[in-house]
Amino acid sequence: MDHTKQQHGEGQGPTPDLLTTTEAAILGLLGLGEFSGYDLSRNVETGIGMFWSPAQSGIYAVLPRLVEKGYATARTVAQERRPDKQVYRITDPGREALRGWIESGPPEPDPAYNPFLLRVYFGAETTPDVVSGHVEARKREAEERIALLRELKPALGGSGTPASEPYRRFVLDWGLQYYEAVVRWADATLAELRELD
Amino acid sequence: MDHTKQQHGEGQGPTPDLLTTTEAAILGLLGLGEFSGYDLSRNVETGIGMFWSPAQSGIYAVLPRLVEKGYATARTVAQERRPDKQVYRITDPGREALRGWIESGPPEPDPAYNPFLLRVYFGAETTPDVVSGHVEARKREAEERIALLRELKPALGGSGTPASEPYRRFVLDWGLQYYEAVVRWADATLAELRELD
DNA sequence: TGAATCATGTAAACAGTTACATGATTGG
DNA sequence: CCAATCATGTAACTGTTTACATGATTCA
Repeated sequence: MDHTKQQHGEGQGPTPDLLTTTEAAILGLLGLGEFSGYDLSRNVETGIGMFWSPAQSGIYAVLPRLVEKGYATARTVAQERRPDKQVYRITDPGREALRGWIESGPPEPDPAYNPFLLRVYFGAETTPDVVSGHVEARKREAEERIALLRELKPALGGSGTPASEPYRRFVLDWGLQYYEAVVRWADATLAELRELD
Repeated sequence: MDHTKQQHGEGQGPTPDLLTTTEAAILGLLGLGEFSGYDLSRNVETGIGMFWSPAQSGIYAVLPRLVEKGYATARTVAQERRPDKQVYRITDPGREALRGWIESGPPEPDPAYNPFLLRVYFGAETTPDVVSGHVEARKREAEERIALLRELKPALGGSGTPASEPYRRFVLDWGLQYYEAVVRWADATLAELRELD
């Protein structure tokens, strides 16, 4: 399911030419401000990277396409101590397209792409300690993510707080719930794996 | 990241020519018995489909490739009331390749592909009720999955039970933990969305 | 009669990746 | 001096998908 036309599980929306996921992701970020390709590739790493991380070259490929479609405008910014850069801004039609993409709910359930679980599923082909190693690595990753998310959370403001950023906080909370579930599962699974000798 | 060369987050393993995820998935299933392409496409839907579901045409494309590599053998089975079929069986080199793939842990963290979360993240571009609709749909899906998984669980046997299938049960438990986390998150998020008017 | 199931494949498109190329500036 | 950062892109590849094609049999 490496997702190709795939859109990774994105079905045909009602609109004839819906955005690709990467286009939507970039447009969404441009909805928050004016960015260069380089800015975006930084932003992706620390922002939406948890659930969508296009390659740098993919970002640069998408930007002129958005301009061509009228969804964004480009502006050259001359810099003294740095190479000149192109900064992009979303247009009204772009906002409309983005809204259309958001509203077109994904018909498909969930990512349905998880090679890690595939490895566990076929774990009988190896020794329990190999599977344990994978599960432990997963647990460590989850714990790191949880620590990071807990750090970031205060910046998004609690519910009711003045400068509350609800939607981004929702996603952050999803991450917390998810990774906490991973840790619980990993602990239970590791215990059972130990019993398997 | 629609996964293309992508291998969706599968890095280069140590082995020069590692299996693709679909090859590994099919080989893994062949490790459990002898199947035709048609059998496999059924099996995928109900079995590993939760985390890997190649297109039917992809399955048929992979099978001869596995034979060519010496990882599987094909045998024609004549049928009276049904078209003849080719059934495939894993070979010893195939088992080795599969084990190699399982042991080559995925260097990348997690699926990092979730258009649903992307929609939530940019939810400020729409109205709260649109986002609520998406979240509710997600919650319903999760509840259906939970019900299904609970039905399937007894068949895999509890820990200690004689006919216990531990690895498949681990994956099933992962699903339960995951979807229960989704439900909790959805409830909390829906409550907050209602406060947003 | 016709829809569903069994059974297998081909052809074309595609979204996104990796690898590579280039070059100036900053900072240790 | 050299590594890292800023900054942008091209070329080639690829794993997988969608759409299509074919045909027999079962069952309502």
